[in-house]
Amino acid sequence: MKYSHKLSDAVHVLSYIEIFQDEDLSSKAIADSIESNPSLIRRLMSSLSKAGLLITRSGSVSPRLSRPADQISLLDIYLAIDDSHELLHVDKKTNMNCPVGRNIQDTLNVAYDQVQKAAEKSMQSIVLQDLIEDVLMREKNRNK
Amino acid sequence: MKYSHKLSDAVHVLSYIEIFQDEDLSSKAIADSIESNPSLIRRLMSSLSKAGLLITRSGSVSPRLSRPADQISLLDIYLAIDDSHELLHVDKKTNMNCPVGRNIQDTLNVAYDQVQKAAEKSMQSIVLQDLIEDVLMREKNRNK
DNA sequence: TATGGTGTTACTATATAAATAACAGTTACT
DNA sequence: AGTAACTGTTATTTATATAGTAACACCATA
Repeated sequence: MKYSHKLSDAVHVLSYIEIFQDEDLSSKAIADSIESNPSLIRRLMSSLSKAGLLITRSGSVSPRLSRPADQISLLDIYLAIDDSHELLHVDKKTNMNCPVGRNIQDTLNVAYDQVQKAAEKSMQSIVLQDLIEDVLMREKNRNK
Repeated sequence: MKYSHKLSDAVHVLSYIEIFQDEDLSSKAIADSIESNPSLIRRLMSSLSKAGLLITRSGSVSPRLSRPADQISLLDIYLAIDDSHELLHVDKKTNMNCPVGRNIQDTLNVAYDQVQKAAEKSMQSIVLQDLIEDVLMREKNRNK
């Protein structure tokens, strides 16, 4: 992926919504927690609801997860917010007059696919519920 | 921010050096194949030699792999050219006054580490020799 | 000792994402 | 119904990592 922390922010948003489901869930309140701005949060939430992970209602402060947190994987979130689905990137501009230049892209695409699959498999094994529990556990340990 | 194809270029450089070891291996010649410029290539090669993958001599056109291509993994190359060693990135700026904001970074670091390890394990299983053979095989198939 | 290459640093340009702004449309409340 | 608040979306600006370029001291070879 590019150097982006959208995935992190998306996990943050979903965790916040689940943890604080009975409190203020306006884009402003969530933005405060991320130290970002409401517009960005709304765009993130838009991606998440388009991907079927979040249920929102226009004009109404009522976001909620579309399914239990243990049925939402990190991979689901990653696929929802990352358009390219590529952690590694081939150089698109190589010399087609060179035997290496004209073949290296295909070669790397196959290799990178394998790495991507391994990463995605790992992401699939991590569910939002685990992340939320980890956050709450850390918070609990702070308070003693 | 731009996404990086340094890893791809590094694989390209090493493959080129191994394949064309008896021909012109000047940074200019390699840059032509990548459609980049000599200075960038020299910087890449500097990283690769610092990591012990490449042997070069200042002032002399004589780069060569420091060990057989089947003993250089994609992971070796990745570690040589990528400073941060992070495919995923946590948002460094979250609100420490919020229970989620002050814990999510640690939580995500653990999760991302797991994904990183999975990706790196996959990279370790791919060796430069495989990539070179794949390039040559593709070239051969073109010519029939 | 002249020519050409390397290794390195500094600087510029470019691309991508974050941040911000703006606003039509929706909801909720009185 | 009227109004205040919020969402969803698009457009614009800003920040910054990376590629690209330039420059040059040092080294190697003929």
